[in-house]
Amino acid sequence: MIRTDIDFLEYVEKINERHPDFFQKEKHSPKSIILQQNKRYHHLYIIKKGITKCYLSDENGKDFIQEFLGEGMEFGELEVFSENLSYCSIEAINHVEVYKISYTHYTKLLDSDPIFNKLVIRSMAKKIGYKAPRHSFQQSYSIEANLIKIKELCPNFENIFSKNDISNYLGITLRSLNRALKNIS
Amino acid sequence: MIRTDIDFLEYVEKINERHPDFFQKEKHSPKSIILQQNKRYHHLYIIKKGITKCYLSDENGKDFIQEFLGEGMEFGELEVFSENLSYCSIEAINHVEVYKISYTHYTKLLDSDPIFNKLVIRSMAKKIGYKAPRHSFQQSYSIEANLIKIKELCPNFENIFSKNDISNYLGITLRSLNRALKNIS
DNA sequence: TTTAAAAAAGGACATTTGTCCCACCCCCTA
DNA sequence: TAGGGGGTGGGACAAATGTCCTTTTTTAAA
Repeated sequence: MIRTDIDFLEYVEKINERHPDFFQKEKHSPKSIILQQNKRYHHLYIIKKGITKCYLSDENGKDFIQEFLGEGMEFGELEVFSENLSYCSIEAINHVEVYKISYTHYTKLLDSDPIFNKLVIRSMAKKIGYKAPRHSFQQSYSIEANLIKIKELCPNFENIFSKNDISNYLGITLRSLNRALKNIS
Repeated sequence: MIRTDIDFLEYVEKINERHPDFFQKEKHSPKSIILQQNKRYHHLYIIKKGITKCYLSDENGKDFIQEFLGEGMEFGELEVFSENLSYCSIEAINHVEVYKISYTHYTKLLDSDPIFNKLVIRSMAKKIGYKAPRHSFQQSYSIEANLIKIKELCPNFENIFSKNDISNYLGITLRSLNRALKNIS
């Protein structure tokens, strides 16, 4: 449930040693918003440390959490190719360190570094392949079954995430989450 | 709601003229299964013509339709990078023509043809960027609102898709779909 | 230390959605 | 021509989930 991509992170750090001008390190404190939905950016991020939530807000103020991103996950990269505004918001859950890179440098790397290129494609393939089974499971099975699965993937999830985040992740109300938690305990 | 990628298709056809050995043309009749979940393949497809449904089946036999794929959409490409079994099944809805290409040729193109590489990345970015808002909307809004949206995107959807496909696309039962259809008419 | 705000927990009721039926129609085939 | 299967449509009831509200605890700020 917390996505990571260590291979990618390691390669980014390797590049960072050769080209210290490509990446800037940044630190973000818990609850700070690193990237905001519907804004235009000229850079993207790779997570070095910490956990973030990636979510969409609709006009009613409801949040839909897509995924939790951990080490080695990139975000803000989709907009490099589509020239759209940011699809979603990214918020730090705990203390987060990121590598920031401009679109220019990023595309330069994509074009000139075959290993980087392959790692980016692989990371995108993983993002696509991960979502479908999750949403399928979420729609087909009970809330209880989903919670049990989360517990397997992340035994102490209740200490890491707020109840609100978990209900937004599952696309249910807080009330329903509480009921389900009682049923499985 | 029916995804397409014309730029990609056009470029594939351009390559096909130069390298007629890379792609094989295939025809599939309605309801035939082109790619089956949990099987291992050594090739992937790009749709030249027609509409397919991309769906996951769970152990209870319930289908979850991820998206409907039209011209220029590729499928089976994720497994090139992850070495996994097929994530989902692809079934022809009407008469479908596809380009089939082996993993070997595909990776060769990715490595040697920068335009092809860029188009593949772009197509993946679109797949990622498309799913999140859809699932977000689906979870936050009523079935009626979802149907109205589908109607906007595809006015004669009732003639193209079976009721069953639409309910599986929305992750609801046929019964609920019928109720909602009555409410919005 | 005090106070306000956020998070957590759950009762009571309303609404939505699912489950289980049955019925009808159309097409195909034995 | 009879019968089966798939698609469609909907009634009746059950179950799941949401809405609204209140209370308590925790956290953060003044």
